[in-house]
Amino acid sequence: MADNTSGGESLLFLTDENLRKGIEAMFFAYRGFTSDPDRILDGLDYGRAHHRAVHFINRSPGLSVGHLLDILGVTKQSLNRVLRSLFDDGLVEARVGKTDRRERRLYLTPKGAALERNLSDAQRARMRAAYRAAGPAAVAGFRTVLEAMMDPEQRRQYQKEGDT
Amino acid sequence: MADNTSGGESLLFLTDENLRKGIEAMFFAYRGFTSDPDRILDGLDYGRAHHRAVHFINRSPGLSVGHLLDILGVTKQSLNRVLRSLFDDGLVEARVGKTDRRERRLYLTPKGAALERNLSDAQRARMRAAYRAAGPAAVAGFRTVLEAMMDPEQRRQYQKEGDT
DNA sequence: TTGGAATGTCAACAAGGCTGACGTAACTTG
DNA sequence: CAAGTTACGTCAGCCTTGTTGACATTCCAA
Repeated sequence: MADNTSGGESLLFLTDENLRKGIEAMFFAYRGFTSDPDRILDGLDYGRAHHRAVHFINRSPGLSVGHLLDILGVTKQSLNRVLRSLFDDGLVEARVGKTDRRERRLYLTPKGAALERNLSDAQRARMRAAYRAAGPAAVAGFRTVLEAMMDPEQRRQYQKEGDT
Repeated sequence: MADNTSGGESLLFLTDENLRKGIEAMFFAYRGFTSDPDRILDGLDYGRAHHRAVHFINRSPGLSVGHLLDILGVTKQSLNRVLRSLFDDGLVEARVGKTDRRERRLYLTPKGAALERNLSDAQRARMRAAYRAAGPAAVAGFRTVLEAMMDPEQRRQYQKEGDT
């Protein structure tokens, strides 16, 4: 997008020291990013893995198990353990696919949607506070850098849903 | 820092939809962020926890175990398991503190420094590519938002070392 | 001299990754 | 229609990295 090499712009923002700061910023910020939902999950019998599953099922109701596997990048055995507990507790529901009856389409139940809202409210609150403090220009840069940091495959997953 | 509420600026960047995109961007980007070192570590007998320890020992040679515990936010038992293997393999060395002889000051050995460089080179390469693609303005925004996302305690740790 | 701080260590456990192997239903193709 | 492939589930076992609890040692400081 931005072409920093034009016009003799300084490349001082690419020093190793600056990159190290960026690396540590990712580390510390990610901790903050996950801490609020983690705290909520702690009380219940769920973990971060459940949060992720519920998040993406909420984002794309009716997505298949295979697609969710692609998004999460884990093995089916690992995901299955999580999904099973979500089924058992009535948070997620699987319906047989219409066109391909081998597929299980995943949906949140009202109870699952309530948990999802609970978790994402907490996470959004922190994100909103950070966005508000940083301002719209910083937020745009934030998104740009994060996108550039993704693997191409992950970026595709990310961009699949409507970009604002 | 930035005051987005002045001058009747639009708050459209604070919609739930935008916040959701930011949340997913963090998720996908963090995966990319850790993937290169993880691949290297995979061959060896170490994991991400070892990487973190080595990173912060390199950043602040001579830091104490207690301080490292604060930074990493894990239990001493968990850290100790990691440190022990690093000692055993001759990557990290502990010297008794000069003023307070209870403290163990941690240092990388040449071998440990070599691993650190190997890992951080990989991580920096990705970071550098992302920075370069995004440009300096985006990078500034990136850092601003991440900082605002940290817990105050984490932000203090982050800012302790010289900011560029 | 005594309490508390810094550290190490043993044991046990949990979450959430992984691999490998196997089974079944359903779609697809020759 | 038969054979192969795909989508999914499941059993078993392993690893890393986190947790708690308990206890020992060493040393600083009041």
